[in-house]
Amino acid sequence: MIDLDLVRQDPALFQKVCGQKNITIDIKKFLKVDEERKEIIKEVQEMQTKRNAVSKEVPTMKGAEKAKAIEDMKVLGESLKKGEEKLSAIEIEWNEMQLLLPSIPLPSVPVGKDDKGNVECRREGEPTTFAFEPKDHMTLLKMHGMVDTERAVKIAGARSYFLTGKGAELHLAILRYTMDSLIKKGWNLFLPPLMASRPYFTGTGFFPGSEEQIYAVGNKTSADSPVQDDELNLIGTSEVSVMSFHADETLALSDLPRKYAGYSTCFRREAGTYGKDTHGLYRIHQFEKVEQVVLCEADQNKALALFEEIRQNAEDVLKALNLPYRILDVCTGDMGRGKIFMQDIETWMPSRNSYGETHSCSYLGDFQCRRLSIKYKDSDGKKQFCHSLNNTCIASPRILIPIIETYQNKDGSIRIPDVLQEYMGGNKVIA
RNA sequence: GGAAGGGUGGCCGAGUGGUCGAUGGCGACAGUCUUGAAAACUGUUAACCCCUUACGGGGUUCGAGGGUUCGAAUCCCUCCCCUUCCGCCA
Repeated sequence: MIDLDLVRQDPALFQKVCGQKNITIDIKKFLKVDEERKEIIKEVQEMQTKRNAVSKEVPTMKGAEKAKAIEDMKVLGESLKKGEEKLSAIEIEWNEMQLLLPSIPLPSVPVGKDDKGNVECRREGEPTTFAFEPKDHMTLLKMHGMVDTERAVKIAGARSYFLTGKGAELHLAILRYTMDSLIKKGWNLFLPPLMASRPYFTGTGFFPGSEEQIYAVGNKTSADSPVQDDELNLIGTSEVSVMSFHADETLALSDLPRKYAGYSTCFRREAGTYGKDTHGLYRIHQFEKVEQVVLCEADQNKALALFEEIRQNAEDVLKALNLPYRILDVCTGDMGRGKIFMQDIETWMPSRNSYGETHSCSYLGDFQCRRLSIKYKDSDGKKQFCHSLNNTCIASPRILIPIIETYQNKDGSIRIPDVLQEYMGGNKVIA
């Protein structure tokens, strides 16, 4: 949870940030509930103190004195029970509100309403030009039997796909290349659970808020339904399970930073995107991603250096593939509740005649680590919450769009990027 | 899925209704001794919440949730997880 002392000290700041991040919460109301909660805790504790004191003496009492004490405690027990009920009711309300509180973005973050407020800060490479009429990725993929969406849609519904033949090979090649490059840099490769229970979606900050984007496992519609409801959810990114790896742990300072490369399938419902990006492999329900997850000490400068590092790792892959891209500073309205600094990488996609988002790099301060209770002991032996960062290193098949479209020849054959050839049986071209 | 046994503090492990937040051991930390270290001895050693400038005080927590009781680690119910054996299966 957010450090509530900060909220109590400067409620106006939090209210302002809620506005900037498009979060609806009345901070004043929350603080009122917070006060009320404290009040009830005090009442309950006073009763508990009394009960504990008397209970300690009861065994030493005898006769009428003992009978009276027990009688008194019965009465006290009743009021205590009522107090506890009142407390648990307000705890629920308090907790629901508390989970909605945002983290405070760094001063450099642009203020904006939505993705239109993002600010381009750098371009690498020039958008590709063609001496012929280029084809879009779906045309090329189908031409070479690399994808089949019709049959996939029949089987699994809209936004589904089969990768077939060279399409499957190329997809795995780019993922393998990326994983190997991170391993060479000393990263620890994780194959995490693809399902996780609610507390970890809450801990990483996806819940509450993103429930409609997340698949639930099981779909028990009635009590006698034979379908089991397992109360698990499919992860939309390995960040959920990899960040949760150290939940409730206290790490040694000497063990920080931790650098984990989570490789997983990612599942997304894409609710509310009907009709948006329906063509091709841009917006789909499942994909594979190599995600960098970093835990570090609570030092903003060190964290920002790591931010540069993980963004650079992603840029290194794009540069090795010779793909033009740009970096955007993501604005407050597009960055999410817990993030305090965020940049997107958009890669040039010829068929869209624009840059399309392929990577997302985030610094969350202690937001996730507070929720997940991931701590370390600092040099004074004091417990601190870690800071966390994450960044896409590669996500496929989306990245196949710029690769295939950029590497196409006039006759529709596709050159295989140099660095991927060793993962494609040494072949240089898909013809 | 069936059968049995378990889940206690950083770890091991004792504890079956009342001065138990919990004996003991290990580990860790501090001190004594030592040129230094080890050994030995002595002491300290949980988290979270509330009140407090602080000193300090109080509360909660023995897998989770409910119940019985004046009082629960201990009794009852439900659930989760782990171990072993059997069955099934990639």
